[in-house]
Amino acid sequence: MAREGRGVPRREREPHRAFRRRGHEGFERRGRSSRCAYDADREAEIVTMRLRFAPSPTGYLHVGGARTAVFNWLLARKHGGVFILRIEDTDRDRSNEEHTRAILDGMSWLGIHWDEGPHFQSEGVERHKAEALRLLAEGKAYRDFSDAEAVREEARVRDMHPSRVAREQAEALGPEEAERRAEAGVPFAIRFRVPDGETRFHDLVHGEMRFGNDDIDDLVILRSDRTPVYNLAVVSDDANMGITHVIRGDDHLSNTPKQVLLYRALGFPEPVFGHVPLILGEDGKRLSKRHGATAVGEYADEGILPEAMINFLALLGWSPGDDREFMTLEELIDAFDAERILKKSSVFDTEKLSWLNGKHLAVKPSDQLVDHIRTRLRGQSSLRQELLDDQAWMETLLAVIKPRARTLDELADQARPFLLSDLAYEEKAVEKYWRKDPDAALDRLGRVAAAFEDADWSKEALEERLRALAEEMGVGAGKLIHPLRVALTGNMASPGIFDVLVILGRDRVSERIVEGVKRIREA
RNA sequence: GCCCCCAUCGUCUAGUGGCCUAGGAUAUCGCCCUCUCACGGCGAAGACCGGGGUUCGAGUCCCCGUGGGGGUACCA
Repeated sequence: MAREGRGVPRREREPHRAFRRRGHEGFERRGRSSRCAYDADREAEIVTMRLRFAPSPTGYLHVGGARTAVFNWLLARKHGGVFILRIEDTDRDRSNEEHTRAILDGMSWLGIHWDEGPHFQSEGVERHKAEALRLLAEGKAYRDFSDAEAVREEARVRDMHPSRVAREQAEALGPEEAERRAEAGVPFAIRFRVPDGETRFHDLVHGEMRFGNDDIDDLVILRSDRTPVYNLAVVSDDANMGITHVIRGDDHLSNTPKQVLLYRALGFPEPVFGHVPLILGEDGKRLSKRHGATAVGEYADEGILPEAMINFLALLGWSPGDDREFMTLEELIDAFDAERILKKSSVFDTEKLSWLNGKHLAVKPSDQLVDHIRTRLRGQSSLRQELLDDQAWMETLLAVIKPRARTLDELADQARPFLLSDLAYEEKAVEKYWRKDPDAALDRLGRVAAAFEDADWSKEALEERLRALAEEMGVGAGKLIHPLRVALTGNMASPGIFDVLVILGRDRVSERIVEGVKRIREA
């Protein structure tokens, strides 16, 4: 059974069929009434695409969920649809306000704005319950008085589905007896009676899907404590919200036939389904905490830009079809196409995320980066805080260090030497450029300082002076630059030395050279 | 166990029967640029899971196997 999903050529999938479906209530109609009856009818069939992201509040927004959200959102933006956020909070133990807050924060950080919601699954329990009761009244579901444990055991012994054992027992009981027990207050669960035959549905990414109903359990839709079960709740909520496209993780694929059956039994129009592959860790296993950071918030903390995260997430299981990888939001929205979503799960590669982030960082205007760096460096006592407030200076600094950083964290790290009130010297640098030949270092530092004395403090003028000095001394410019770099930054590596000079300014340069000279003498 | 999904360089991917001697990106390595580190440029290495079919021709279609993932709850 269900072999059909395989090998259905992509072109034959009909992804956007749901643009022309009728029957959803409460939809925005794109057309308005027209004098031409024929056209009006046709217009009325075209409904707005309505998508939702429905995470359960587990404490944070993980990257897999975020990717699903990105796909939904991109699709909504592309087609002028509505993107809805719904929190699946019916599992009381795992849900609380704080967890919900974390999801909302993650979404906000990404910049994925929802058009409706957040709605909460728990808001619909009365409706869910009513729908379960309705199915019972219509004979499409039955009361199950059995003991779950005992049923499972018998099913194991007789090698059959537990739910079929439950069904057997319910049938043996008979409707009158069931009614009598219910009246008497004996607790029961309500199970949906799966009809014979097979269940088919269309999936945006997998194509035509078929499941033999023999393999589908009579699922409980209302627990004996009168609370609804997930599979009923989603169907009820999605139908109630007029969802046209259910784009969600692959892990729901096997549950979908149950839901389809529920849609039909309840008389609700079916949405188009699209099951996107899961994201795996570097070892090919399902992404989990032991793979390191799995929450988008952790990447935010490390200094990943939201636009880079969206770009990266969009490229996991999808590609525009050409060689583009670095893409802006607009480009993503324009290029996104559900038909090109892959079936294969992909590995979350943080290296590539960093690279992409570097690209986004490089094109990000420096003035937009200043605040990020300020918040990262603010309050550090070793840093001259007043420099952080000098907007123009900060922008110059960031423009220079930006191309050599991949994350905001790195950017902040590279900014530190320029803000330090007392420079920290890297041991390796001191050893290599000062200690090896202290006399030469002293001499060179002294001459450089003298050459800069009355120089015009511009990149060009300083470079001219330094190179002229090197020429005069008959040494390579590097011989002067390296010890100078250690004196100015304390490090082996830094931006181009003339940029460093300009950023530091005449006074701090001479201060640092004096300090350097002092240190070399002391050593 | 049963049901379902998936399978191209380490990783992300292009590929819809001949354009594939399998393309791009990342990571790795080398060279260039150069005051260092990055950036950038150039180059190297690196893949169609295995076996059967179908076809004049298969990475592409079919079957089997293997591997990975998911589901199978009175979890979501």
